[in-house]
Amino acid sequence: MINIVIIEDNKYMREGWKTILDFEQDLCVIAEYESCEDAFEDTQLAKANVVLLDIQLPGIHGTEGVKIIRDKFPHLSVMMVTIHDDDERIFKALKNGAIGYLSKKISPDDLIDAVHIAQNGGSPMSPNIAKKVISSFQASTDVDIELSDAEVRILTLLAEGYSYKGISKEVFLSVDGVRYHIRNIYNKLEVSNKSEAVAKALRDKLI
Amino acid sequence: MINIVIIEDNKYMREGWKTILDFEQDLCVIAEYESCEDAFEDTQLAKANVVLLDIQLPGIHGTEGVKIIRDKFPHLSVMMVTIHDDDERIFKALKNGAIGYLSKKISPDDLIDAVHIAQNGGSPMSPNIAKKVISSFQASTDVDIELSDAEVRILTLLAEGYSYKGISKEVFLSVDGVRYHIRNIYNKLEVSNKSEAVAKALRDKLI
DNA sequence: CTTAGAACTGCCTGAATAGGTGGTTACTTT
DNA sequence: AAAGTAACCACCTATTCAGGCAGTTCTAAG
Repeated sequence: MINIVIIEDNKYMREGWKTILDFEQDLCVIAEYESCEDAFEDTQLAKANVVLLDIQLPGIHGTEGVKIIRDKFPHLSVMMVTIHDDDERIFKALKNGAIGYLSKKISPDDLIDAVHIAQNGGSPMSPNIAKKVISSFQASTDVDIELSDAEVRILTLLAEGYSYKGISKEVFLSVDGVRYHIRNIYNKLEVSNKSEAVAKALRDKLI
Repeated sequence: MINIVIIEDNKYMREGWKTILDFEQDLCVIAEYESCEDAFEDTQLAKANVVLLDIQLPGIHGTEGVKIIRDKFPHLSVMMVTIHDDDERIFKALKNGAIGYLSKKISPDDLIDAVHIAQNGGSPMSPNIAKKVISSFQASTDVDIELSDAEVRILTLLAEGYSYKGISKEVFLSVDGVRYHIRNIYNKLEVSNKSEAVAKALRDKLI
Protein backbone atom coordinates (compact mmCIF):
# COMPACT_ATOMS: atom_id res chain seq x y z
CA MET A 1 0.00 0.00 0.00
CA ILE A 2 1.31 3.42 -0.94
CA ASN A 3 0.25 6.20 1.43
CA ILE A 4 -0.08 9.61 -0.16
CA VAL A 5 -0.23 13.13 1.25
CA ILE A 6 -1.44 16.00 -0.91
CA ILE A 7 -0.39 19.60 -0.23
CA GLU A 8 -2.21 21.94 -2.58
CA ASP A 9 -4.15 25.11 -1.93
CA ASN A 10 -6.74 24.65 -4.66
CA LYS A 11 -9.61 22.65 -3.20
CA TYR A 12 -10.88 21.31 -6.52
CA MET A 13 -7.46 20.13 -7.62
CA ARG A 14 -6.99 18.38 -4.28
CA GLU A 15 -10.33 16.62 -4.40
CA GLY A 16 -9.77 15.62 -8.00
CA TRP A 17 -6.45 13.98 -7.25
CA LYS A 18 -7.79 12.31 -4.12
CA THR A 19 -10.67 10.79 -6.06
CA ILE A 20 -8.37 9.55 -8.81
CA LEU A 21 -5.78 8.09 -6.46
CA ASP A 22 -8.11 6.59 -3.85
CA PHE A 23 -9.89 4.73 -6.63
CA GLU A 24 -6.78 2.57 -7.00
CA GLN A 25 -6.49 -0.57 -4.88
CA ASP A 26 -2.93 0.03 -3.75
CA LEU A 27 -3.04 3.79 -3.25
CA CYS A 28 -4.39 5.62 -0.22
CA VAL A 29 -4.58 9.36 0.32
CA ILE A 30 -4.04 9.67 4.06
CA ALA A 31 -4.15 13.46 4.33
CA GLU A 32 -4.64 16.68 2.41
CA TYR A 33 -3.40 20.11 3.41
CA GLU A 34 -3.70 23.62 2.00
CA SER A 35 -0.19 24.62 2.96
CA CYS A 36 3.12 23.25 4.19
CA GLU A 37 2.52 24.84 7.58
CA ASP A 38 -0.70 22.85 8.01
CA ALA A 39 1.11 19.68 7.07
CA PHE A 40 3.91 20.26 9.59
CA GLU A 41 1.43 20.83 12.41
CA ASP A 42 -0.17 17.47 11.76
CA THR A 43 1.44 14.04 12.04
CA GLN A 44 0.42 12.28 8.83
CA LEU A 45 3.56 13.09 6.86
CA ALA A 46 5.45 10.62 9.01
CA LYS A 47 3.22 7.81 7.75
CA ALA A 48 3.32 8.71 4.08
CA ASN A 49 5.33 7.25 1.22
CA VAL A 50 4.69 9.86 -1.42
CA VAL A 51 3.85 13.56 -1.20
CA LEU A 52 2.26 15.55 -3.99
CA LEU A 53 3.42 19.10 -3.41
CA ASP A 54 2.17 22.16 -5.21
CA ILE A 55 4.82 24.71 -6.11
CA GLN A 56 2.83 27.89 -5.63
CA LEU A 57 1.50 27.83 -2.10
CA PRO A 58 0.46 30.43 0.46
CA GLY A 59 3.08 30.75 3.20
CA ILE A 60 6.07 28.48 2.70
CA HIS A 61 6.74 28.08 -1.01
CA GLY A 62 6.81 24.58 -2.45
CA THR A 63 10.47 24.85 -3.41
CA GLU A 64 11.30 25.52 0.24
CA GLY A 65 8.72 23.08 1.53
CA VAL A 66 10.42 20.18 -0.20
CA LYS A 67 13.65 20.98 1.61
CA ILE A 68 11.98 20.99 5.01
CA ILE A 69 10.03 17.81 4.28
CA ARG A 70 13.17 16.01 3.12
CA ASP A 71 15.03 17.15 6.23
CA LYS A 72 12.33 15.86 8.56
CA PHE A 73 11.33 12.77 6.63
CA PRO A 74 14.19 11.61 4.40
CA HIS A 75 12.33 8.47 3.34
CA LEU A 76 9.56 10.45 1.64
CA SER A 77 9.34 10.81 -2.12
CA VAL A 78 8.25 14.33 -2.91
CA MET A 79 6.75 15.05 -6.30
CA MET A 80 6.25 18.63 -7.33
CA VAL A 81 3.15 19.60 -9.27
CA THR A 82 2.98 22.83 -11.18
CA ILE A 83 1.05 24.92 -13.67
CA HIS A 84 4.00 26.99 -14.88
CA ASP A 85 7.14 25.31 -16.08
CA ASP A 86 9.43 28.03 -14.91
CA ASP A 87 13.08 26.97 -15.14
CA GLU A 88 14.29 28.52 -11.96
CA ARG A 89 11.66 26.88 -9.79
CA ILE A 90 12.17 23.51 -11.38
CA PHE A 91 15.89 23.53 -10.64
CA LYS A 92 15.42 24.89 -7.16
CA ALA A 93 12.88 22.21 -6.27
CA LEU A 94 15.02 19.42 -7.72
CA LYS A 95 18.09 20.73 -5.97
CA ASN A 96 16.16 20.75 -2.72
CA GLY A 97 15.30 17.09 -3.04
CA ALA A 98 12.17 16.68 -5.15
CA ILE A 99 12.29 13.38 -7.03
CA GLY A 100 9.73 14.19 -9.68
CA TYR A 101 8.09 17.08 -11.38
CA LEU A 102 4.65 16.91 -12.93
CA SER A 103 2.58 19.29 -14.93
CA LYS A 104 -0.90 19.94 -13.48
CA LYS A 105 -2.49 19.00 -16.77
CA ILE A 106 -1.37 15.41 -16.26
CA SER A 107 -3.95 12.71 -17.09
CA PRO A 108 -5.42 10.54 -14.30
CA ASP A 109 -3.64 7.46 -15.62
CA ASP A 110 -0.32 9.24 -15.78
CA LEU A 111 -0.79 10.55 -12.25
CA ILE A 112 -1.34 7.02 -10.98
CA ASP A 113 1.68 5.82 -12.93
CA ALA A 114 3.75 8.65 -11.53
CA VAL A 115 3.01 7.62 -7.94
CA HIS A 116 4.03 4.06 -8.71
CA ILE A 117 7.21 5.19 -10.41
CA ALA A 118 8.09 7.38 -7.44
CA GLN A 119 7.54 4.51 -5.04
CA ASN A 120 9.76 2.27 -7.15
CA GLY A 121 12.71 4.64 -7.02
CA GLY A 122 12.21 6.26 -10.41
CA SER A 123 11.60 9.88 -11.25
CA PRO A 124 8.32 10.74 -12.92
CA MET A 125 8.67 13.82 -15.04
CA SER A 126 6.43 15.44 -17.60
CA PRO A 127 8.17 15.44 -21.00
CA ASN A 128 8.35 19.22 -21.31
CA ILE A 129 9.96 19.47 -17.90
CA ALA A 130 12.36 16.67 -18.71
CA LYS A 131 13.31 18.69 -21.77
CA LYS A 132 14.32 21.66 -19.66
CA VAL A 133 16.31 19.49 -17.33
CA ILE A 134 18.14 17.85 -20.20
CA SER A 135 18.80 21.16 -21.90
CA SER A 136 20.57 22.36 -18.82
CA PHE A 137 23.00 19.49 -19.30
CA GLN A 138 23.91 20.38 -22.79
CA ALA A 139 26.87 22.60 -23.37
CA SER A 140 25.45 26.08 -23.16
CA THR A 141 27.84 27.61 -25.65
CA ASP A 142 26.43 28.36 -29.06
CA VAL A 143 29.94 28.75 -30.48
CA ASP A 144 31.66 25.72 -29.08
CA ILE A 145 35.06 26.33 -27.66
CA GLU A 146 37.60 23.63 -28.39
CA LEU A 147 40.34 23.26 -25.82
CA SER A 148 43.42 21.14 -26.41
CA ASP A 149 44.25 18.26 -24.08
CA ALA A 150 46.99 20.28 -22.41
CA GLU A 151 44.62 23.16 -21.87
CA VAL A 152 41.95 20.96 -20.33
CA ARG A 153 44.54 19.39 -18.05
CA ILE A 154 45.86 22.73 -16.89
CA LEU A 155 42.40 24.20 -16.44
CA THR A 156 41.44 21.20 -14.35
CA LEU A 157 44.46 21.72 -12.12
CA LEU A 158 43.63 25.41 -11.81
CA ALA A 159 40.14 24.44 -10.63
CA GLU A 160 41.80 22.28 -8.00
CA GLY A 161 43.64 25.28 -6.66
CA TYR A 162 47.11 24.59 -8.04
CA SER A 163 49.48 27.52 -8.55
CA TYR A 164 51.41 27.89 -11.80
CA LYS A 165 54.41 26.40 -10.08
CA GLY A 166 52.39 23.47 -8.83
CA ILE A 167 50.95 22.87 -12.26
CA SER A 168 54.35 23.05 -13.90
CA LYS A 169 55.48 20.18 -11.69
CA GLU A 170 52.40 18.14 -12.51
CA VAL A 171 52.62 18.52 -16.27
CA PHE A 172 56.41 18.61 -16.60
CA LEU A 173 56.61 22.04 -18.17
CA SER A 174 58.30 25.24 -17.11
CA VAL A 175 56.21 27.82 -15.32
CA ASP A 176 56.33 29.90 -18.47
CA GLY A 177 55.19 26.91 -20.47
CA VAL A 178 52.17 26.67 -18.23
CA ARG A 179 51.65 30.40 -18.66
CA TYR A 180 51.74 29.96 -22.41
CA HIS A 181 48.77 27.59 -22.23
CA ILE A 182 46.92 29.71 -19.72
CA ARG A 183 47.21 32.72 -22.00
CA ASN A 184 45.67 30.67 -24.79
CA ILE A 185 42.92 29.50 -22.47
CA TYR A 186 42.14 33.10 -21.54
CA ASN A 187 41.94 34.02 -25.21
CA LYS A 188 39.65 31.15 -26.09
CA LEU A 189 37.43 31.69 -23.10
CA GLU A 190 37.57 35.47 -23.38
CA VAL A 191 38.50 35.92 -19.74
CA SER A 192 41.45 37.44 -17.96
CA ASN A 193 41.97 35.61 -14.71
CA LYS A 194 41.93 32.20 -13.11
CA SER A 195 38.62 32.33 -11.31
CA GLU A 196 36.67 33.52 -14.30
CA ALA A 197 38.30 30.90 -16.48
CA VAL A 198 37.44 28.15 -14.02
CA ALA A 199 33.88 29.42 -13.66
CA LYS A 200 33.36 29.55 -17.40
CA ALA A 201 34.93 26.14 -17.92
CA LEU A 202 32.70 24.55 -15.31
CA ARG A 203 29.54 26.24 -16.50
CA ASP A 204 30.22 25.29 -20.11
CA LYS A 205 31.20 21.78 -19.05
CA LEU A 206 34.63 22.12 -20.58
CA ILE A 207 36.24 20.30 -17.64
CA MET B 1 4.02 12.19 -40.60
CA ILE B 2 7.01 11.47 -38.41
CA ASN B 3 9.94 9.88 -40.24
CA ILE B 4 12.11 7.62 -38.15
CA VAL B 5 15.60 6.22 -38.59
CA ILE B 6 16.80 3.31 -36.48
CA ILE B 7 20.48 2.71 -35.78
CA GLU B 8 20.92 -0.50 -33.85
CA ASP B 9 23.20 -3.47 -34.43
CA ASN B 10 20.85 -6.13 -33.14
CA LYS B 11 18.70 -7.26 -36.04
CA TYR B 12 15.82 -8.58 -33.94
CA MET B 13 15.60 -5.40 -31.90
CA ARG B 14 15.57 -3.35 -35.08
CA GLU B 15 12.87 -5.41 -36.73
CA GLY B 16 10.79 -5.37 -33.57
CA TRP B 17 10.86 -1.61 -33.32
CA LYS B 18 10.19 -1.17 -37.01
CA THR B 19 7.12 -3.39 -36.81
CA ILE B 20 5.79 -1.55 -33.76
CA LEU B 21 6.38 1.90 -35.17
CA ASP B 22 5.30 1.27 -38.76
CA PHE B 23 2.00 -0.08 -37.48
CA GLU B 24 1.11 3.47 -36.44
CA GLN B 25 -0.65 5.72 -38.96
CA ASP B 26 1.56 8.75 -38.41
CA LEU B 27 4.91 7.03 -37.98
CA CYS B 28 7.18 5.80 -40.75
CA VAL B 29 10.51 4.04 -40.40
CA ILE B 30 12.41 5.30 -43.44
CA ALA B 31 15.70 3.52 -42.80
CA GLU B 32 17.53 1.11 -40.53
CA TYR B 33 21.29 0.84 -40.07
CA GLU B 34 23.62 -1.40 -38.12
CA SER B 35 26.08 1.35 -37.32
CA CYS B 36 26.55 5.12 -37.42
CA GLU B 37 29.00 4.73 -40.30
CA ASP B 38 26.33 3.02 -42.43
CA ALA B 39 23.90 5.79 -41.64
CA PHE B 40 26.34 8.53 -42.63
CA GLU B 41 27.05 6.90 -45.96
CA ASP B 42 23.38 6.93 -46.85
CA THR B 43 21.12 9.97 -47.30
CA GLN B 44 18.04 9.08 -45.29
CA LEU B 45 19.07 10.88 -42.10
CA ALA B 46 18.45 14.18 -43.85
CA LYS B 47 14.79 13.26 -44.30
CA ALA B 48 14.18 11.99 -40.78
CA ASN B 49 12.53 13.66 -37.80
CA VAL B 50 13.49 11.24 -35.08
CA VAL B 51 16.44 8.86 -34.71
CA LEU B 52 16.50 5.88 -32.39
CA LEU B 53 20.15 5.38 -31.58
CA ASP B 54 21.64 2.46 -29.72
CA ILE B 55 24.39 3.30 -27.26
CA GLN B 56 26.59 0.26 -27.71
CA LEU B 57 27.44 0.04 -31.38
CA PRO B 58 30.27 -1.41 -33.44
CA GLY B 59 32.52 1.39 -34.74
CA ILE B 60 31.44 4.85 -33.68
CA HIS B 61 29.91 4.67 -30.23
CA GLY B 62 26.38 5.98 -29.77
CA THR B 63 27.53 8.72 -27.42
CA GLU B 64 29.80 10.04 -30.15
CA GLY B 65 27.33 9.31 -32.91
CA VAL B 66 24.76 11.63 -31.42
CA LYS B 67 27.26 14.48 -31.57
CA ILE B 68 28.01 13.91 -35.23
CA ILE B 69 24.34 13.54 -36.10
CA ARG B 70 23.45 16.75 -34.29
CA ASP B 71 26.26 18.58 -36.03
CA LYS B 72 25.14 17.49 -39.48
CA PHE B 73 21.39 17.58 -38.89
CA PRO B 74 20.56 19.96 -36.09
CA HIS B 75 16.81 19.59 -36.63
CA LEU B 76 16.89 15.89 -35.74
CA SER B 77 15.66 14.57 -32.40
CA VAL B 78 17.98 11.82 -31.26
CA MET B 79 16.75 9.35 -28.68
CA MET B 80 19.23 7.02 -27.09
CA VAL B 81 18.22 3.46 -26.36
CA THR B 82 20.16 1.35 -23.93
CA ILE B 83 20.32 -1.87 -21.96
CA HIS B 84 22.66 -0.63 -19.24
CA ASP B 85 21.84 2.53 -17.35
CA ASP B 86 25.42 3.51 -16.82
CA ASP B 87 25.73 7.05 -15.44
CA GLU B 88 28.71 8.15 -17.42
CA ARG B 89 27.23 7.23 -20.78
CA ILE B 90 23.91 8.82 -19.97
CA PHE B 91 25.51 12.15 -19.17
CA LYS B 92 27.84 11.99 -22.12
CA ALA B 93 25.02 11.29 -24.55
CA LEU B 94 22.83 14.02 -23.11
CA LYS B 95 25.68 16.47 -23.14
CA ASN B 96 26.30 15.63 -26.78
CA GLY B 97 22.75 16.50 -27.71
CA ALA B 98 20.47 13.50 -27.18
CA ILE B 99 16.98 14.65 -26.29
CA GLY B 100 15.73 11.46 -24.74
CA TYR B 101 16.98 8.29 -23.14
CA LEU B 102 15.03 5.07 -23.16
CA SER B 103 15.55 1.70 -21.63
CA LYS B 104 15.45 -1.18 -24.12
CA LYS B 105 12.80 -2.93 -22.08
CA ILE B 106 10.34 -0.19 -22.96
CA SER B 107 6.83 -1.35 -23.90
CA PRO B 108 5.56 -0.87 -27.48
CA ASP B 109 3.02 1.72 -26.37
CA ASP B 110 5.64 3.68 -24.48
CA LEU B 111 7.97 3.56 -27.47
CA ILE B 112 5.28 5.04 -29.69
CA ASP B 113 4.54 7.67 -27.04
CA ALA B 114 8.22 8.48 -26.79
CA VAL B 115 8.47 9.22 -30.50
CA HIS B 116 5.49 11.54 -30.29
CA ILE B 117 6.91 13.29 -27.26
CA ALA B 118 10.25 13.76 -28.99
CA GLN B 119 8.54 15.22 -32.05
CA ASN B 120 6.59 17.65 -29.85
CA GLY B 121 9.69 19.09 -28.24
CA GLY B 122 9.57 17.05 -25.05
CA SER B 123 12.10 14.64 -23.63
CA PRO B 124 11.07 11.03 -23.23
CA MET B 125 13.02 9.39 -20.44
CA SER B 126 12.64 6.12 -18.65
CA PRO B 127 11.92 6.76 -14.95
CA ASN B 128 15.09 5.10 -13.67
CA ILE B 129 17.19 7.18 -16.02
CA ALA B 130 15.34 10.34 -15.04
CA LYS B 131 16.19 9.45 -11.46
CA LYS B 132 19.89 9.47 -12.22
CA VAL B 133 19.66 12.74 -14.04
CA ILE B 134 17.78 14.35 -11.17
CA SER B 135 20.19 12.97 -8.59
CA SER B 136 23.03 14.71 -10.33
CA PHE B 137 21.23 17.98 -9.69
CA GLN B 138 20.98 17.57 -6.02
CA ALA B 139 23.57 19.19 -3.86
CA SER B 140 26.45 16.78 -3.72
CA THR B 141 27.68 17.85 -0.30
CA ASP B 142 26.85 15.49 2.52
CA VAL B 143 27.79 18.14 5.08
CA ASP B 144 26.04 21.19 3.79
CA ILE B 145 28.03 24.36 3.85
CA GLU B 146 26.05 27.44 4.77
CA LEU B 147 27.30 30.67 3.28
CA SER B 148 26.00 34.09 4.33
CA ASP B 149 24.39 36.42 1.81
CA ALA B 150 27.50 38.57 1.69
CA GLU B 151 29.67 35.53 1.09
CA VAL B 152 27.49 34.27 -1.73
CA ARG B 153 27.49 37.72 -3.29
CA ILE B 154 31.26 38.01 -3.13
CA LEU B 155 31.83 34.48 -4.36
CA THR B 156 29.56 35.17 -7.30
CA LEU B 157 31.56 38.26 -8.19
CA LEU B 158 34.80 36.28 -7.88
CA ALA B 159 33.39 33.75 -10.36
CA GLU B 160 32.74 36.64 -12.72
CA GLY B 161 36.38 37.61 -12.59
CA TYR B 162 36.18 40.65 -10.35
CA SER B 163 39.28 41.68 -8.40
CA TYR B 164 39.07 42.49 -4.71
CA LYS B 165 39.06 46.16 -5.62
CA GLY B 166 36.25 45.67 -8.13
CA ILE B 167 34.23 43.70 -5.62
CA SER B 168 34.74 46.32 -2.94
CA LYS B 169 33.14 48.90 -5.23
CA GLU B 170 30.22 46.60 -6.01
CA VAL B 171 29.39 45.76 -2.42
CA PHE B 172 30.36 49.10 -0.82
CA LEU B 173 33.01 47.70 1.47
CA SER B 174 36.72 48.37 1.82
CA VAL B 175 39.10 45.99 0.09
CA ASP B 176 39.97 44.59 3.50
CA GLY B 177 36.30 44.16 4.26
CA VAL B 178 36.03 42.04 1.13
CA ARG B 179 39.11 40.15 2.25
CA TYR B 180 37.47 39.46 5.59
CA HIS B 181 34.63 37.66 3.86
CA ILE B 182 36.90 35.84 1.45
CA ARG B 183 38.95 34.51 4.34
CA ASN B 184 35.75 33.17 5.89
CA ILE B 185 34.74 31.64 2.57
CA TYR B 186 38.11 29.88 2.32
CA ASN B 187 37.66 28.50 5.82
CA LYS B 188 34.17 27.21 5.17
CA LEU B 189 35.09 25.73 1.82
CA GLU B 190 38.46 24.48 3.04
CA VAL B 191 40.31 26.04 0.15
CA SER B 192 43.06 28.62 -0.13
CA ASN B 193 42.61 30.52 -3.35
CA LYS B 194 40.03 32.05 -5.65
CA SER B 195 39.90 29.44 -8.38
CA GLU B 196 39.48 26.54 -6.01
CA ALA B 197 36.79 28.41 -4.10
CA VAL B 198 34.91 29.19 -7.30
CA ALA B 199 35.23 25.61 -8.51
CA LYS B 200 33.97 24.19 -5.25
CA ALA B 201 31.12 26.68 -5.07
CA LEU B 202 29.98 25.85 -8.58
CA ARG B 203 30.27 22.12 -8.15
CA ASP B 204 28.37 22.16 -4.87
CA LYS B 205 25.83 24.54 -6.35
CA LEU B 206 26.52 27.18 -3.73
CA ILE B 207 26.28 29.96 -6.29
C1' DC C 1 63.44 25.67 -49.73
C1' DT C 2 61.01 29.05 -47.34
C1' DT C 3 57.28 30.20 -44.51
C1' DA C 4 54.00 29.75 -41.06
C1' DG C 5 52.43 28.30 -36.94
C1' DA C 6 52.16 25.56 -32.74
C1' DA C 7 54.42 24.57 -28.53
C1' DC C 8 57.16 25.94 -25.67
C1' DT C 9 61.01 28.90 -22.60
C1' DG C 10 62.73 33.24 -20.55
C1' DC C 11 62.52 37.76 -18.48
C1' DC C 12 60.54 42.19 -16.80
C1' DT C 13 57.01 44.93 -14.44
C1' DG C 14 53.24 46.20 -11.88
C1' DA C 15 49.17 44.60 -9.92
C1' DA C 16 46.64 41.18 -7.27
C1' DT C 17 46.44 37.83 -3.78
C1' DA C 18 47.02 35.14 0.76
C1' DG C 19 48.30 34.93 5.38
C1' DG C 20 49.34 37.05 9.68
C1' DT C 21 48.20 40.29 13.24
C1' DG C 22 45.75 43.91 15.48
C1' DG C 23 42.00 47.29 16.12
C1' DT C 24 36.96 49.20 16.30
C1' DT C 25 32.07 48.99 16.74
C1' DA C 26 27.61 47.03 17.59
C1' DC C 27 24.91 43.49 19.35
C1' DT C 28 24.00 39.44 22.14
C1' DT C 29 24.66 36.39 25.99
C1' DT C 30 25.52 35.48 30.63
C1' DA D 1 28.45 44.89 33.79
C1' DA D 2 31.61 41.75 31.49
C1' DA D 3 32.56 38.62 27.92
C1' DG D 4 31.97 37.03 23.46
C1' DT D 5 31.29 37.36 18.71
C1' DA D 6 30.17 38.95 14.02
C1' DA D 7 31.34 42.32 10.76
C1' DC D 8 34.23 45.18 9.38
C1' DC D 9 38.92 48.24 8.54
C1' DA D 10 44.06 48.55 8.32
C1' DC D 11 48.78 47.40 7.50
C1' DC D 12 52.84 44.36 6.44
C1' DT D 13 55.13 40.80 3.61
C1' DA D 14 55.98 37.21 0.52
C1' DT D 15 54.06 34.95 -3.26
C1' DT D 16 51.40 34.66 -7.32
C1' DC D 17 49.48 36.39 -11.39
C1' DA D 18 48.73 38.92 -15.95
C1' DG D 19 50.44 41.27 -19.87
C1' DG D 20 54.04 42.52 -22.98
C1' DC D 21 57.98 41.23 -25.64
C1' DA D 22 61.57 38.13 -27.47
C1' DG D 23 63.62 33.81 -28.75
C1' DT D 24 63.85 28.54 -29.92
C1' DT D 25 62.54 24.18 -31.89
C1' DC D 26 59.89 21.25 -34.65
C1' DT D 27 56.58 20.14 -38.04
C1' DA D 28 53.56 20.88 -41.92
C1' DA D 29 52.30 23.40 -46.09
C1' DG D 30 53.07 26.18 -50.13
